[in-house]
Amino acid sequence: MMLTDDHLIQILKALADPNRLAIFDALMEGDSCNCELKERLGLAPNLLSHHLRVLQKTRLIDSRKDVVDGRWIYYAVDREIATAAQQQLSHLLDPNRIQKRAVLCGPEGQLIKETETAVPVSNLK
Amino acid sequence: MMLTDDHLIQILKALADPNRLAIFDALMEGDSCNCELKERLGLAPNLLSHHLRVLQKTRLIDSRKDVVDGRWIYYAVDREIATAAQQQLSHLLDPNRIQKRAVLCGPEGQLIKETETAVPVSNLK
DNA sequence: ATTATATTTCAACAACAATTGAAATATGAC
DNA sequence: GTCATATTTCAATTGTTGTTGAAATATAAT
Repeated sequence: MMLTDDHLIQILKALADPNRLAIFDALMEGDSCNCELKERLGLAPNLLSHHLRVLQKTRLIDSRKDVVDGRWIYYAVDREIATAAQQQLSHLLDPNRIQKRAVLCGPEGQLIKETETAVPVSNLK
Repeated sequence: MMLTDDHLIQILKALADPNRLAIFDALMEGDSCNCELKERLGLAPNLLSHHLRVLQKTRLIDSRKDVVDGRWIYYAVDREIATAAQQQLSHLLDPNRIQKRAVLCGPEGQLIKETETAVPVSNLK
């Protein structure tokens, strides 16, 4: 699965908040219901609701109601989206992608270009 | 190398902007000087400067002046920070960390608990 | 010194986002 | 029905941030 750039940025933004990062991490570790999160993170219920909605908009997590008592809601990480985000961020930050030398457009680059052409030429004879 | 949570959030925030994401990606691909970035991304020089500073504050990138002409500045991705960020985000989003079943604190969870204890007991005799 | 170029700083604005407290909704228990 | 509980919505406030244009700085060429 491939995320659009917009979607990836949405996900980065969602995770770039201390409370939401903690919420997401708690859900990865298996916490699930609002009351657990409330207790663990010490957030006001409406604030928790707000952050959970932001995370849900990115589809990083989804939710369902308790079958017996619909007042309880359980949250869970969406495996597919998390996997896609992991892969694309891994690629984005992959140190093997870093180019050793880049084109230098200033005079320093001009010097190097001259050196590069000069050396092989002198080696020819 | 291990990044603090604060540092990781700083990095997430820095990348959670379309312009900065594009800048960072360009630098990964080997672009380096301000003029290249300006041409490639079509950003005003002061805006480019602003975003580059945000990225530098996270230490995801660093900069140096052209040896010959100090007016030119070359930017490059910091391999160590990029690697650390890659690793920690990979872990954060690792789908293998997702717990299959979580504790359910509502009545649905109570039902399951009763079932779980009931089954082994009946197996004993 | 004067001029030109690359980059940064500054001030201002607009848009957005986190937090808070109060009210509203939804569901279930009695 | 009435009451209690879990969650959401709303309004208001506050703080942050991306963008813009103008001015300032730094460095080099003439």
